[in-house]
Amino acid sequence: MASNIQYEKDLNESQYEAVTTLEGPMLVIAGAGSGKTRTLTYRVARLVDSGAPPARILLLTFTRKASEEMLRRAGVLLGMDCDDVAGGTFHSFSHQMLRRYAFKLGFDPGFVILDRPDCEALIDRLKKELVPKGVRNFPRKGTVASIFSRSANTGMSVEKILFSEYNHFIPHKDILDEMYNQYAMTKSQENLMDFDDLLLHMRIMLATEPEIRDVISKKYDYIMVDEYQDTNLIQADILRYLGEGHQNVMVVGDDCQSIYGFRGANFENIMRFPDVFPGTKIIRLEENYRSYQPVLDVTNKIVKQAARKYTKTLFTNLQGGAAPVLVSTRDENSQSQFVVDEIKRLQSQEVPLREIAVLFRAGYQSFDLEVELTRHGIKFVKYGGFKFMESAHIKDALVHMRIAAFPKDKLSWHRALLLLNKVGAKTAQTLSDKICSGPGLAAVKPAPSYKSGFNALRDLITDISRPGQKVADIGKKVLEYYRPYLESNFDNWPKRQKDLDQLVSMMERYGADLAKFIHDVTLEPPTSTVEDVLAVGEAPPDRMVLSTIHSAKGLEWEAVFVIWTLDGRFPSRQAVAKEGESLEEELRLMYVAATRAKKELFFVHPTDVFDPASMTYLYRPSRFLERLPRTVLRRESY
DNA sequence: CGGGTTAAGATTTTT
DNA sequence: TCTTAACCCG
Repeated sequence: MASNIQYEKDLNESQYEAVTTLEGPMLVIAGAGSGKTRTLTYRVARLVDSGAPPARILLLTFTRKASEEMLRRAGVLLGMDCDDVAGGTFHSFSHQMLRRYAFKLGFDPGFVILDRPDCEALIDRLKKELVPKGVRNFPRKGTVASIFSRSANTGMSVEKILFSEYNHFIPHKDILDEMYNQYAMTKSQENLMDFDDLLLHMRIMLATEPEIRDVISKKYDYIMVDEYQDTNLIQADILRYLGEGHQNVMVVGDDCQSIYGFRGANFENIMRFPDVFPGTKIIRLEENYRSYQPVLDVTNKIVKQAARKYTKTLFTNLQGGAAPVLVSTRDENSQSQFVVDEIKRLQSQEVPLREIAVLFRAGYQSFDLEVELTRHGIKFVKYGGFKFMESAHIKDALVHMRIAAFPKDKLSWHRALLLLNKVGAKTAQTLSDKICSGPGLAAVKPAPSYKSGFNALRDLITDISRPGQKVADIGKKVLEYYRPYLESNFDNWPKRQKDLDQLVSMMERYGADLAKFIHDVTLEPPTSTVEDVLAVGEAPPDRMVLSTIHSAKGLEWEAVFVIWTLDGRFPSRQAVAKEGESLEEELRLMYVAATRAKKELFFVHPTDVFDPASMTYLYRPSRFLERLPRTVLRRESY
């Protein structure tokens, strides 16, 4: 061993076994707070320590941030940097491989990636062509996109998806079927891939091109996958092909924490892993290092209510601490008041703000609280929900840059043209068709009504398309061009202008690599707004966290508030109606939320909430909490 | 055909 | 409450 890391001393017995088993397939079932990240980090270090070249290790995680963090820590352990370790998400990894090899499948290597709004724009276009006038209650574009994505990720036909989850849209089955075909066709004609295609085409490439499969799978000697319970069947297949030769595949996950079913994640993947990789060694991490016993008592009881039997029972050596509380408040605002009061109490007990978090089911559920926190001068950051990159002004600016990088990107042209005065959907369609096929931009003769606008756009594109320019300089030019539109179309344009300035500052580190900037920003978009991005790199500011439960995965805080634990909201009305697996997933979500807490845990819910959909008042606490004994979960009203 | 106005409708979660 | 679909006028 080159380093002097004390593996045996730093790790418990199971962790040590996982870290030191380097060859062969391995499944690590890691309970919440059981040192999963630590185990992965030490294993990377161990591999490097035992002579494996970092570049031959592949670490697949749920977000790029997660893999960077692990590699950073492994680097600290080893006293050398591990930047050469290949890492990222399944999507970004597939993307890289497709860029390099997809020409073998007949793709132009300059394919463009569609994010969600792009997909919806394309669907909107098809809708206009395919849905006859007078058809009523056709699903909106966002819903159509969800149906298509679900079909792609689960391998089920659109028809099947409709029958199982969208009964009310069955009358539109034929149109949707046709639309799905056209959607796929358009993507291949226009050289586009959506997020799902990155995985699907990667799988096809590995399945049908033995030479490429060979090249890719021989690049890596060791593969590690984090959050395996949240992978889908396509990702499982990809992994199978990658590990085919050496079988040195380690996956880590927790079946109790599978919360991405809506995205096609199949938590049975984790159970099936030993079948796919025969001879799998299974290791369980059950000692919790995060939470005090009273917190674990509640979380264990929550998960026990699942129809499915999970085998783990977490235990801890951290004794002391008080039982968690279920608090009912009068209405939403008094819920916020309660949280504010408690935060002030915690602050007076010297708990730093950064050790406090408020978690919720959906992004909008924190709006009222955000107002109250601001009023009381309590600083916070918010994760999840809002998507910086998908807001209109950011997309508007980006499409111009996309055109500079991919001159034949019809969808981007379409959007850029729509911004011009006197150009609507129809004109934009005709123009973008013309620009992206045959004769090209030079051949377009704009009509007098929009001539000046068109010429300005053309000049901008010509200017920013000249090679060798810095990405940030291109950004500045686009912003200058976009400014008049921004001011006349958005009341809150100064705020949006700040976002755009922020976007430009993100461009600084890309030099002249425009394509890289565009891919990064679509595949791994920054998750929040201005303040949060600014905070990166500075000394970590003392701020509390507001987060959706999904975005809180893997994190932990001293004190955690879970708000809106109101039956009908959490679990949501829709999940209650569907029952079965979707209700189970809600339960697991509650489990994930609760296991984020180290010491203090509050479940808060308003009462007297009118639900327009069911025309009833909601007042009962979440069914996942209501039946828990008062000895483990205290009750309070505020 | 573009663009503005009004009516209706819909509500998770994310790569 | 905010977004999207439908409608109508120039």
